[in-house]
Amino acid sequence: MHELKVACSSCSLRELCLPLGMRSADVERLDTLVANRRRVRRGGALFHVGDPFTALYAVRTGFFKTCVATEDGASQVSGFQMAGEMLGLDAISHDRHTCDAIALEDSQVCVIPYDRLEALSREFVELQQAFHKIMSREIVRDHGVMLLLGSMRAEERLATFILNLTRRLKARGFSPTALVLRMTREEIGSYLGLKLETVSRTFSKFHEEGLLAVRQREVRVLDEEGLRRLVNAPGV
Amino acid sequence: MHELKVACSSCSLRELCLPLGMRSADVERLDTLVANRRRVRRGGALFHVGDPFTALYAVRTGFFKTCVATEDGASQVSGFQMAGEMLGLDAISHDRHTCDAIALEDSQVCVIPYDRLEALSREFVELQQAFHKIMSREIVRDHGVMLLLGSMRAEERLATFILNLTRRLKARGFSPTALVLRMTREEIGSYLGLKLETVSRTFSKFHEEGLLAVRQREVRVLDEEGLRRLVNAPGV
DNA sequence: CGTGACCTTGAGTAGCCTCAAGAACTGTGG
DNA sequence: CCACAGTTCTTGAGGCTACTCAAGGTCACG
Repeated sequence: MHELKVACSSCSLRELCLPLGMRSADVERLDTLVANRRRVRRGGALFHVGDPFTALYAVRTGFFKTCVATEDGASQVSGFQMAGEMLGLDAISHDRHTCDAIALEDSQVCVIPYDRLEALSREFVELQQAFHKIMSREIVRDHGVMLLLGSMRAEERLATFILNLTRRLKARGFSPTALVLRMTREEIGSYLGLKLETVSRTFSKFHEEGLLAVRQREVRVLDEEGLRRLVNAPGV
Repeated sequence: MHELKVACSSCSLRELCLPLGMRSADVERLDTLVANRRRVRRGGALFHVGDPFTALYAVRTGFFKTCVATEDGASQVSGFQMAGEMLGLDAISHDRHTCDAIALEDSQVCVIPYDRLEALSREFVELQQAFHKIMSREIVRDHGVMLLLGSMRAEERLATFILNLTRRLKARGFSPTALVLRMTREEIGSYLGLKLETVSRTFSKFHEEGLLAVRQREVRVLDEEGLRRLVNAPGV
């Protein structure tokens, strides 16, 4: 649990993260908010279901998954988070975390003590607005996943997933065509409501059709338009 | 668009709605917040996708569904809201509504102008906290739906749905065993990621097995434990 | 009493899952 | 640097769940 000092005003993620839409002068007011950073090794947990809620986390570097559990012990991936994205919003409701957050590679997060966020956002309108937008955006994102799980077929789901990843990578200045998946086929399947074999088969199909070049976890997007057509195909 | 004056402090829903967990003295401070009520006739829309966002709504009486749309024009029910539940949280993110809210019976909502909510919650800690909890609770609810859509089979989905409805009705002082569905089989199916025929068949199956008494939209829960066993059944 | 919306039920099918075997890759210790 | 164990990925065969298409029944309402 290594801790480092950090400032939002000098952070390269300020366009994406909590300072969403703030002017530089405003961003400096956030510097008192982020207490410190915390490192999480690959495979390690940032928090578990049931842990008391004290802080939100913003991914600084690395990659996470969040998992929710059913009463009968089954578990499902509810999201993948990359740099600039927020973890722990679900915990505000009951003062305890309702999912596990697991690092899929060595990662660093900014620790945002929640009582401090509450206090500062009472006197700092821009922060209040940014925070509310982030919560709301999470709700919109979840509705998108519900749409995917409720009405798409396997190919549409995987195409949507890949396009979503590339869009987020692009926003962070990475190549939107060459990606290295941080998660297993099983984790992708869990997120998309599919079995790992179906994910694997669908990757192979996309490969055959010239939409993707797939070599284990390395994926290159060869035909973005083709993927997009798949997603927007009306019905069958 | 009939408008009526209203006060949270004299509202019977204050245990469930925005005054979540506040003391009576605090609740009175909310009375300046709710501008007015609005009536929505059965089948009418409270708001549509793309409408500018100005206010949140709390259901006072009646029943709503929210629908999100895919790019190719398909539509899916993303939730059902009853008295005391909030509508419009998704719109904060982009200043526009991202779903349609349709009344499934003649309904009344309390109109909560969002700028007023922001302003008041800056000087009123209890309101700030209640509002954040409501947003967070919506995120947790969505994760539950994702779990349902991603990993449950038709019977588990419908059993979960019925148990969820009865729990919410009970919290509002209604009978938890005799319910009248406000929505069609198609709307239930859309919400649960099933076709209407599958919903109908599953209702019939529950009827045969003595779990429910189903007569069109009237449903009586005969064996709540049995439904619960279905949901918690590990795996198959 | 007729019309339209909604619900039920049946028959056949498609898509995804299960089970299974083997290949490819990763990391570890010698 | 290599051998080996464990994990992850791929692919095939067969089965089951939920879907599609279709017909008829029920109900609300004008």
